[in-house]
Amino acid sequence: MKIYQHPDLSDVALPAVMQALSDPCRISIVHALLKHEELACNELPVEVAKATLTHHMAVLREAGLIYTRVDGAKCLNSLRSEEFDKQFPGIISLVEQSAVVAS
Amino acid sequence: MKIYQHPDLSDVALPAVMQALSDPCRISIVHALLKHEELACNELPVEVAKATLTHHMAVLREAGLIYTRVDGAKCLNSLRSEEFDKQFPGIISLVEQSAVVAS
DNA sequence: CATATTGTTCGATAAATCTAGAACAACTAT
DNA sequence: ATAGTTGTTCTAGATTTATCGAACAATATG
Repeated sequence: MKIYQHPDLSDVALPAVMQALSDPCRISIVHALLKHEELACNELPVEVAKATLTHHMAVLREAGLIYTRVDGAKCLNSLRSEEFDKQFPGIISLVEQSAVVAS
Repeated sequence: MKIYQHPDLSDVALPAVMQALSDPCRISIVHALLKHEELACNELPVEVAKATLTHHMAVLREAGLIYTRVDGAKCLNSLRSEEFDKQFPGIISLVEQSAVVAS
C-alpha cells in the first residue's frame, strides 16, 4: 500500500500547525484520537467523503500531528502526542479542552 | 473614526484562533507587538498594502488577539496578552518562540 | 483652508483550501 | 476467483482567503 511520510517535528513550522487545526473537522479527528489511541480512517467521527478525509489526514500528517501505519487493507492513525507536545507545548492540550464543534 | 469591536474571549473559538495564526504575516505582527507593547499599523513590520493590513488586523482582532484603540488619526494596537493567555494558555508563548518567517 | 497622514471600505483578481465523484490499487473474506 | 472493504489519486467545482488599487473619511499639520 501507500508509504506514509512523517516529517521531523523540527521541520514543521508553526503556521502549518495552526493551519491544520483551523478546521473543525480536523479538530474532531484529533479529539477522537485523544480518546482512542489508534483509529482507522473509517472509524473517525467525520461526515465527509472518503477523498475529503484523505485530504484532512494528509494535512494533519504533514503538520506532524498524526502518525499513520499500514495494517492490512486499513491504515491506523494515532497522535504523535509526546513528540508533538515537546515541539509545540500546550497545543494538544488546548484542542483537548476545546468544545467539539460540528464537523 | 472607526469604532473597533473586541470580542469576549469566551466567545472566541479555537479554530478562529488557529486560523488567525496560520498566516506568517500575522505571526510577524504578533511578534512585533510582543516586542513593542503598542504599535500603529504603519509601524508594523509588514510589506503589504494598506488594505491588506487592515484585513489582517481585523482577523487578529476577531480572534481576540489584539486590542485596537484610536489615537487621533492613528490607531494603536496591542496584544490582549493576559486575557488571551488565560483563555488559550501557551499560544502566545509558542508564537513568541517560533522562528520569524517572511511576511 | 490646503495638504499630508492614517486607516477603512469597496470592488475585483488571484491563490489556496475544502469538497466530492469516479476510477483505481491493495488487501480481506467468502 | 469473486466480491467487499479500505483508502488513494485524479479531476473538477465551490468556497474561502489573500492581495491590492482606488475612492473615501477623519485627523493632523503647515
